[in-house]
Amino acid sequence: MPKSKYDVIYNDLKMKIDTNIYEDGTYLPSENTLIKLYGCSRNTIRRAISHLIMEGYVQPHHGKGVRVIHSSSPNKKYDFTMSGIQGFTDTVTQNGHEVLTRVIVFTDIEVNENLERKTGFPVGTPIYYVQRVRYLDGTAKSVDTNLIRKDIVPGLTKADAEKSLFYYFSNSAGTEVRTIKRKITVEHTTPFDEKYLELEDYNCLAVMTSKCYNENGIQFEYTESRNRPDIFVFNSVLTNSLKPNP
Amino acid sequence: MPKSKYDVIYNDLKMKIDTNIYEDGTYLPSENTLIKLYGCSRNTIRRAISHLIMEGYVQPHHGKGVRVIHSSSPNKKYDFTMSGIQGFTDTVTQNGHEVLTRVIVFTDIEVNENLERKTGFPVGTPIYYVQRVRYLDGTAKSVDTNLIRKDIVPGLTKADAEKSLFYYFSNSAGTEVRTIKRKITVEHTTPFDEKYLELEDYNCLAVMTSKCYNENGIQFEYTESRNRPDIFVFNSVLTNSLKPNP
DNA sequence: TGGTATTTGTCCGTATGTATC
DNA sequence: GGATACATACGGACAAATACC
Repeated sequence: MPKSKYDVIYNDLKMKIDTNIYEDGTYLPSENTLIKLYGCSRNTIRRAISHLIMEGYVQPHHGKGVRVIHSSSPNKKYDFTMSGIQGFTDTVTQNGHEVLTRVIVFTDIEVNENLERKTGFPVGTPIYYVQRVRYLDGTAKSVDTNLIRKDIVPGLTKADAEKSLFYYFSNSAGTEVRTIKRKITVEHTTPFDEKYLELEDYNCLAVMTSKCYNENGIQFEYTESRNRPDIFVFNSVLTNSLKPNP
Repeated sequence: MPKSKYDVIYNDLKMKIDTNIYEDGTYLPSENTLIKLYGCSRNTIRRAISHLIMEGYVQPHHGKGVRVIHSSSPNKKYDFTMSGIQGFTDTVTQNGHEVLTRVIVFTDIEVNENLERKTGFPVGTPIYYVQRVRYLDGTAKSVDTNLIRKDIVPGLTKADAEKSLFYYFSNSAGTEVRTIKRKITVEHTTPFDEKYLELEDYNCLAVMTSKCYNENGIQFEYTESRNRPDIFVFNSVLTNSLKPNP
């Protein structure tokens, strides 16, 4: 039950995105247009929009507009969304843990139909195909498969992959990680997993898939991280205390 | 590297919370005090604070102040935090799925030392101890254990537990769910799990624990939800596009 | 019980900076 | 350079919840 003005506007914009009145990939009307449309101040508009930003519905582009990036593809059953803030890999080292990465595969290929379904990249897109084993404080924590759009993040080397890919994205390349969408599931182990991880008697593991979007709203990376169950932890804080501003 | 004024203030406040200069459970200095302290406008202060709100560091109380609720207890290794927005149980029905809940245990007990470690409730606190099997579209999805502080949410009945606990919290009782902290791990199955869930050949499952805080910053609920691996999905969106306000 | 001060919540207006076209 | 659009920051006004006398 929206009461406040910015909440009404927020819900209206959200509805219009969900119903494709504002289509995925297009820009919202400019703030000035929305001011006239809703008859309110600029602050109120920005507050409503910032709420959408936090939820990953839209993405602001300085000097251009606010782009809809809500790929409303509820193809999976039992699929519910939430929002978040912090990064991941960076956080690990920040918390005083040692990360070591071993690259086991580093090639470049083109996206086929199978990969298109998983990644969301169009067929034929040139990508780096990277597989890595990540050690946390000495023990193999996960086997990760990274698929990175070569046309957007060019010049990636095996040496870069041995460090942090995020570091490469933000420092070396011309891209910037703006939005990440993650999904966590539990899956059966495969012989591939067992080869690199000490899974003991676990017959399944935690799978976290990530999609990274850059400042242009373009998804340029897809990651599947298969984690040792006994090490894997994922935290999340939810709040309805306040909408954006306050 | 903080550039903008509100980001500097945000980082300073966060640091002071992390280093216990502003202690857990206390209130931050009022907005007017912070305005003088940082020499800026009220909007800028509020913007910095709203960022902390989103991350679950603090909680605003209309007419009172902004309370620190960041229980900085990094006792667990490999424990990294993120932030979020939407609820859970409500979302399921919103997405057109059928939820059925069967209560298998409904008693009230007092918190012992073992439960204190898990829940965070002090020893001796009277609680409802509820165990439920939750069916999603006909199949047993999870076995949940809910521990609810009786002194804060009194009058809970078995009939309420058969519906949504969230519904009861927000409608019947005098409490309101403001902040939820969730954690996702993967654990071995127990005979208890196998009794109620059709786990096929999975020997582990997805465990999601939740802690609910009310509008006073008091944690009044603890939940352990043990989920069928093949059904469980958890989504999260992260963004550094923008801090709170706009 | 009532009045007043304090504190947060909502909303508005304006100015300036910066990025894009 | 100029126009457009978002980003940051300031200021003021009033409402609502709370605390205290």
